[in-house]
Amino acid sequence: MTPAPGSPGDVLTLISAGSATTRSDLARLTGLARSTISQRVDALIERRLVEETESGESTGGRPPRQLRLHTEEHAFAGVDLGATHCRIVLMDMTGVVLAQCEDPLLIGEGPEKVLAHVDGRLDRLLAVAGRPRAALRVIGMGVPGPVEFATGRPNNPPIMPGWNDYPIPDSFPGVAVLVDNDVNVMALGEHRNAFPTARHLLFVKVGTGIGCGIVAEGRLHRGAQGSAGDIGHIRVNGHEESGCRCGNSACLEAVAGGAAVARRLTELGVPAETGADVVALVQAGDTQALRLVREAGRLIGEVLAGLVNFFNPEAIVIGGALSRVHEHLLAGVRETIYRRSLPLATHHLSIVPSRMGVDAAALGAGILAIEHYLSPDNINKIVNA
Amino acid sequence: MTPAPGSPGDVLTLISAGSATTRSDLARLTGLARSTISQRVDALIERRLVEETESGESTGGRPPRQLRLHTEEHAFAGVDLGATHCRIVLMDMTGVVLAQCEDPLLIGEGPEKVLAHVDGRLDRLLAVAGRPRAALRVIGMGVPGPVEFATGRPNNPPIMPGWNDYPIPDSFPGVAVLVDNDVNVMALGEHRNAFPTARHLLFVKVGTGIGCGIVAEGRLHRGAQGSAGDIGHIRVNGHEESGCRCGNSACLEAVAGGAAVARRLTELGVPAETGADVVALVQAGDTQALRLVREAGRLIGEVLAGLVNFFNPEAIVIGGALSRVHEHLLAGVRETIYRRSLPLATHHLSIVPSRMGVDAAALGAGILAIEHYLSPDNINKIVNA
DNA sequence: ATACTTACGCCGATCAGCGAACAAAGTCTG
DNA sequence: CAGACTTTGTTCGCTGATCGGCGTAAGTAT
Repeated sequence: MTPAPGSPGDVLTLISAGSATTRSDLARLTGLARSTISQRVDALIERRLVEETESGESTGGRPPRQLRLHTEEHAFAGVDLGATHCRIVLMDMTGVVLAQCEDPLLIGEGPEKVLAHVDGRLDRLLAVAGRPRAALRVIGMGVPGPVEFATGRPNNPPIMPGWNDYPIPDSFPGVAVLVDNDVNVMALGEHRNAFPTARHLLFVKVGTGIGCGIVAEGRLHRGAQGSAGDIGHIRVNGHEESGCRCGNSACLEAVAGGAAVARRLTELGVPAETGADVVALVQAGDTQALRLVREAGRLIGEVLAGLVNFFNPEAIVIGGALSRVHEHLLAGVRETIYRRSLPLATHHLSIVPSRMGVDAAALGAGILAIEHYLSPDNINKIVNA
Repeated sequence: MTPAPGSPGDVLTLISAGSATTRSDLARLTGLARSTISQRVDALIERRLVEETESGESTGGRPPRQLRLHTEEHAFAGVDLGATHCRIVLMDMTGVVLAQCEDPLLIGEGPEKVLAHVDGRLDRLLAVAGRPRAALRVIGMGVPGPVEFATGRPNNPPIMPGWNDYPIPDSFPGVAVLVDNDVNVMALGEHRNAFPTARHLLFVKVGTGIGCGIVAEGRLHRGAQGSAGDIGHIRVNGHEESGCRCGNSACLEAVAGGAAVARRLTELGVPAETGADVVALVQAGDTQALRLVREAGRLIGEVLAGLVNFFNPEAIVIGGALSRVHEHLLAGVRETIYRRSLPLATHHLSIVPSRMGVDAAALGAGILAIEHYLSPDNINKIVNA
């Protein structure tokens, strides 16, 4: 059932969102009596979820005691597992990064090895941050493939051999583990950081492949099988000659993904293998690379133009490796979207590069973890326990 | 704020959904004490929202008194305004149709005339159903264009001259009026009738134009500007020669809409003007028409294949005028979707024709009205008043 | 008939939340 | 600088909603 309004969870939500910093604020916002609020806040303080800081500015009367999240005794991890890397951030309850790390790590080594590595790194990060292992409340994890979110099991992931149906949360006993597609957590992070008030947002990751995270009504849309946002295999005009690893041809990913752009560059006599190579060439001023990136942007924009008509988002954020040369990519994207989408849908549409850089997925995964822990339902459970 | 669990509104929701038919059921489902449930039910009965019927079957003890919605004193209207017609259904609180009507009506006559017509028809339908005007609680209305749902004002509708920004609800003082795009209300109706348990559903209307209603998490997704679902102007492969009224070319609507198919038939020497003509030709066994409808299905399927990857729905329902020959249309749609979408997304996907026929929009609009009235928030307001 | 089961109303006990009164801690003013 | 004023926060008795036990109603099984 939905939590009652004014429950401890609601009160904490207001504090964590920054909507209220004092008991008086809370009383005003919730409509509850000041005495009731005091009770609620006391309970939250007793559970070490909230703390009082030195008094704030007086507005003519007694200065209010400021409230804020009690960050010391809680920690949250955001884990970004890529095909060849592992990034982890350790956060406090407010989303501040306490420690982070990054290693090369082949996801193809299989879940046992990879998750053991993660577990070791978590211990190290906790030590660096000076928190006991017990302080780690929730782990959020982004993986490069579809996941059944409710159970944390990868669902026939194409580039994660050995991971199919593997129950990832079981490898971290005693901690809640939320596993999601990497693009989804990036979308979440970008929404919370850059467009917290937008109701509907798309995050497009342009790396080796192309994927999309969907935020609808402020929450992640994962679809019926958790495969929503898989736009890399949408067909684009022309390009029937480009075969895709999925078996079809003319897939967006096969013509505009980092690997595809690299291959085309190679064909033109400019050797490149990966999206990173392409980025390097563009940054070095290679005009062929620049042209192809912009052309990739146009192709991506063509697909996005359709999705803008369909989904009518407020913002589109472009991230991923290729977005490091986002000026050129975005130019192509914008050009096509504004040409092919309906004016009503594009009028108030922001199309912007990602703000979060390479740590986007890890940060988003951490936010996923924190939001789970601070959700009113969970807080009420903790307080009533 | 969210209503408290076990509130009168929650109780009524359980009764109206058929989850509970007795006080004992309610106590079990809500977890509230039997005495509390009795109070709640009494309040609902007093407000004429619920009634008791003759006792039900005993299961070994005293037979429970059955509860059901008190239908006599409430009525709801679903209005379907099309380009050239007006259909209205009058419903009771459970969605049973009490009376209905259908007239030719040109929406281009402007809001005053059209809405006055609707108002007159409502009086007549209420008379037929033997209910006073005061029994009419909410009017749901579907119109052929984008609407700002919160205010009930059409938003630059292309085929509703004179309606832009017109405050439709003001024309029905004393009654709540909910105005939405016609495709949205059709999607809602189809979801509630045919796929009530599906979380995500797409409804595609193939008429003169092509539009799509989106149900996400069981609720309508309207997008940031209320223009979500406008898939008629998504680009399809080839067909650059087909200009569209929107100014672009190769729009789905311009190659696979009813008007487009009719035009192509005419070019082939088979005279046809509208989608209805096309339907008649197919039903008469014209092979050219049949081929073109199937081809239109393939083109629509191509766009839907991309949307299936993106949105990952559980069901796609095809409706609209052309769906009267749905065998042929659906064949083309299915063919393309299964070829171009990802297996994970299509594995549990149902692609089916609309069940609701020509009254789909009116019925959906009525359901929109009823659900608004029976929403926990609204019921709590009524009971506490 | 009698025991048993289930349904439901009544009523005292309980508890969450309210608001008035009070205490605390500052600013403003003569 | 003292006292009035303002705002914050706590204490505590009050109220009203909810609970759960008991009695009664209304059936079935033996």
